[in-house]
Amino acid sequence: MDRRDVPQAVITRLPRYYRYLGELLEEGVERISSNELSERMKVTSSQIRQDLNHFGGFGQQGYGYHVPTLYAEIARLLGLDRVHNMIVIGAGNLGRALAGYANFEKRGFNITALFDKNPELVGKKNVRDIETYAMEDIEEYMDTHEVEIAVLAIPKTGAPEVAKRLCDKGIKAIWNFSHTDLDVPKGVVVENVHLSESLMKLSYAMEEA
Amino acid sequence: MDRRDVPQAVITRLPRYYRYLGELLEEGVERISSNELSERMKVTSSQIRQDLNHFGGFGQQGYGYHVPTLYAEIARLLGLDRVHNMIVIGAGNLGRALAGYANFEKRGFNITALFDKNPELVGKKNVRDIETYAMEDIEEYMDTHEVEIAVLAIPKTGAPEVAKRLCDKGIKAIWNFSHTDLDVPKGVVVENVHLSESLMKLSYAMEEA
DNA sequence: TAGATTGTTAATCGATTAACAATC
DNA sequence: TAGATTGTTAATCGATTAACAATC
Repeated sequence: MDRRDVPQAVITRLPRYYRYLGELLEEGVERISSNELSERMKVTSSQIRQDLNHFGGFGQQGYGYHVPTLYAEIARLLGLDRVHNMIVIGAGNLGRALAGYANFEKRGFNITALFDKNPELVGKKNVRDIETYAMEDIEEYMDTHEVEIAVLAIPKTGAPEVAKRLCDKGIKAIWNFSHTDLDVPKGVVVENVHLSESLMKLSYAMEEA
Repeated sequence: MDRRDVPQAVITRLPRYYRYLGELLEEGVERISSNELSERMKVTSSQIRQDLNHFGGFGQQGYGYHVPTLYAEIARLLGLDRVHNMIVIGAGNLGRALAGYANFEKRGFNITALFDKNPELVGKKNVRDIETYAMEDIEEYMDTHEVEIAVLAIPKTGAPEVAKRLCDKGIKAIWNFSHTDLDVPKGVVVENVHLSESLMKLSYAMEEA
């Protein structure tokens, strides 16, 4: 099955499978059936088998799934078996929080630089040992370093312009925390995290309850 | 139509409609047809009409939708016409970033307190004029203040216990940034923001491109 | 009134669940 | 081998798109 044919809904669930399998691994569980896993994750066992079979048969009839193998296979699907260099645009509260989050590093997401327009932050190491550069230096930095992912943690006003500059320099993916939708060339991946929209969804659900 | 019958997919799109209508409002646009809006938002006009009709007829045949009215109606649906008091559990980088985000306040999400287990932070105003309390003081604070929403910005190890304490004290909703799924009593709303899962989704899409 | 555009029904498409034959 | 459990096909359910009558 071509990866391109895998439904978006399945892909969205993949990291959650990965998380649960990681927990099982920590507990020392060797094998698990789709039925046992479905009880833990509160989904149907049918869905688990369907989902995993989009990527090939990871299980074995009469036995179930071998946890370490499945964990590794999903890691590979998610690209966690290699290192991704990542820069963070915007060294405000959110940018620093994301840059400081050590767990990303553990999964191979390597944060190499921060960028900010505030001259007071530039030249300093504001988070761990990560240096902060001026916004103007994005192009030079990308010429001299390998960067795959940019985290966009700036207000929406500046976001489209910076996104364009990143795309012009060949960024592969943008993790977009700015409150706007970005228009990028084909081939550039955008993953939006619209926090205020998430909060509004919560607010809607409260009204309902 | 009962709100309970509105599909989750529609609710998820509601804040995005709200955002685009806000932009139209800023541009001074008075009326818009589902077709014009569909071009801006890159969705079908059918979907817009279907979605909005889950909540009643906001439009007018031959005219389209009156932007200020529709904007206000969606705000009301999302509960943005009233104030929600919110506390932030965990005054680490992420907790401070969320507490410091002034835009939430603009939408009526009022952050009244931070809580942290680090004694060095307790008693200080670490973000704007918001005081940080000790973790032990959650119960007392909730007894003496009206709190509807708790933002959970602590590591997953502590999350289930704190979530239980919040629920016991009658919290209405938890905005969960801890990397775990919470088990809460019926009636308590949970909205998850699993950042590392979002990053993995991005990573998957990169592999594919 | 005529034209435009909604609200709504019907048709299509896709995703989830159920069922069971294949097989370890 | 018998039992268990997957992989996969078929049935169901739900969401999206298309079409058009209602109506402003």
